[in-house]
Amino acid sequence: MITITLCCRLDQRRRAFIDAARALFLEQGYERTTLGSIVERAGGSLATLYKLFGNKDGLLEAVVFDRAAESEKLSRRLATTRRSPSEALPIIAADLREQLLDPEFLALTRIVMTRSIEDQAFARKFFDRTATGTRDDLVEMFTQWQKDGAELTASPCVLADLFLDVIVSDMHSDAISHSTKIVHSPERTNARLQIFIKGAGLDEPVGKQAPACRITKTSPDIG
Amino acid sequence: MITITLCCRLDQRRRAFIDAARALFLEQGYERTTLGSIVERAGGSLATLYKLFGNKDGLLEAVVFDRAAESEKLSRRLATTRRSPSEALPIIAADLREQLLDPEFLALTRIVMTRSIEDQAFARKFFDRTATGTRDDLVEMFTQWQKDGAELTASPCVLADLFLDVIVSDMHSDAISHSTKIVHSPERTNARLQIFIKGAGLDEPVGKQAPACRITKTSPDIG
DNA sequence: GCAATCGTGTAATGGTTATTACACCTTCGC
DNA sequence: GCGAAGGTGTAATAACCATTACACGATTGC
Repeated sequence: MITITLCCRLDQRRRAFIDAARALFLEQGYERTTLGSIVERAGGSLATLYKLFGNKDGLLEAVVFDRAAESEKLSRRLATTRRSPSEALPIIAADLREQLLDPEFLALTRIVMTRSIEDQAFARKFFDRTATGTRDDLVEMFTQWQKDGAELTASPCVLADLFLDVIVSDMHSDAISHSTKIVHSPERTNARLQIFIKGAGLDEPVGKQAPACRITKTSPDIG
Repeated sequence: MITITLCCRLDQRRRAFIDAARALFLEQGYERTTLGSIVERAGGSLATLYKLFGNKDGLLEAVVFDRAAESEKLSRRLATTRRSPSEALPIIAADLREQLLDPEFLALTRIVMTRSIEDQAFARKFFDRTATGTRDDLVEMFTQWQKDGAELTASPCVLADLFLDVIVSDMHSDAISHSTKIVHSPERTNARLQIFIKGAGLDEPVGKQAPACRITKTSPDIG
């Protein structure tokens, strides 16, 4: 936790409201959560909540983009070190899965999805700040490999999308059904990934020069 | 449309309620749709609605499983003719996409997903009646190819899941964000599919005997 | 310590909506 | 045509909840 010296009580209240709201939205969904219950959990008062966020929608926006800010950082990790595709992809896959399969992130996704019926702009903003950035970075990465001589079986764009689907699309079955059936084991992910690597033409060093990519992994838990 | 001679007015009312409710749920979502607006569109009265469905949840269940019944049929199309994997898979893919990317089906999925927060059993029932059946059929199909001599790069189970993701996971970005950004062009799907086929080891006739599968396509629009 | 600012607790407001009650109309067997 | 069962339309009930209003207590600069 990063602790910033807060200028006044109001900022602490703000944090408490956002944390409580996130927890309750996660448990009950947006529409079912009452502002009363949020105040009850966070402390403070309804008047303060309205002063800070304007209304319930404003609070949701604050909650969502508070979390999205964290996800933004993730896309910046795809940089710097040079590794071969078959080395790099599993590391990136593990990193992305850790982020994207996070229960809190899933719950927020679900809420944004629901609200998108009424407010498409809101949903687009959310996905621009999370998924789209990551995707762009991946496209760039595949493009680089291509320049380095890899003979890709499809465009970097198609490959980036498919790669994302291969590593996270089973998250959607969870997001959708709250199912606990499908096991997200590392072995299963890896099997899917190997199929992708082979299918993409990235399974062996090819062409004039060994394809490589600039990758850095800052998290200590992998590799 | 199948027209069955209805025994009394009540059954016509039932149909009208379900159709109106489906349309409104699709437009506005479940929680935002009022029973009043459903009666307004369908005709009839609130009293009849309650007699038929008990309450609002009962109506939703009727709407969802009325539609799910159609999807059930789809899984039965994977049968009978023998084709090679690289011939069969594109046909199956097109068939499944047509079903799964249907806007109505997407909207229902979105609603079920939202309600799964409160009622997991409901969501599970929905997915059992739709996705799970299809998946089982696919597993069986890959298993058959394996018996026929195909050297699969992963288990039939892993392949079935991945195949489904390859052909429909981009539907989720739509389902989630109501986005119109991603184009579901046949070319794009095909590119993804080719990667899958190559990665799965299904791109050339291998082994003792040409792998084949029993496939029938009843829809006239493809192939 | 004091007063002005800031935050709190409580309670009213107003609107929405699921659900129920009830008195009227329609249909259909006879 | 008649009457009973089946539908219909309207309006009442009751609860819930976002939002606002207001008077009281806490904090902080001085």
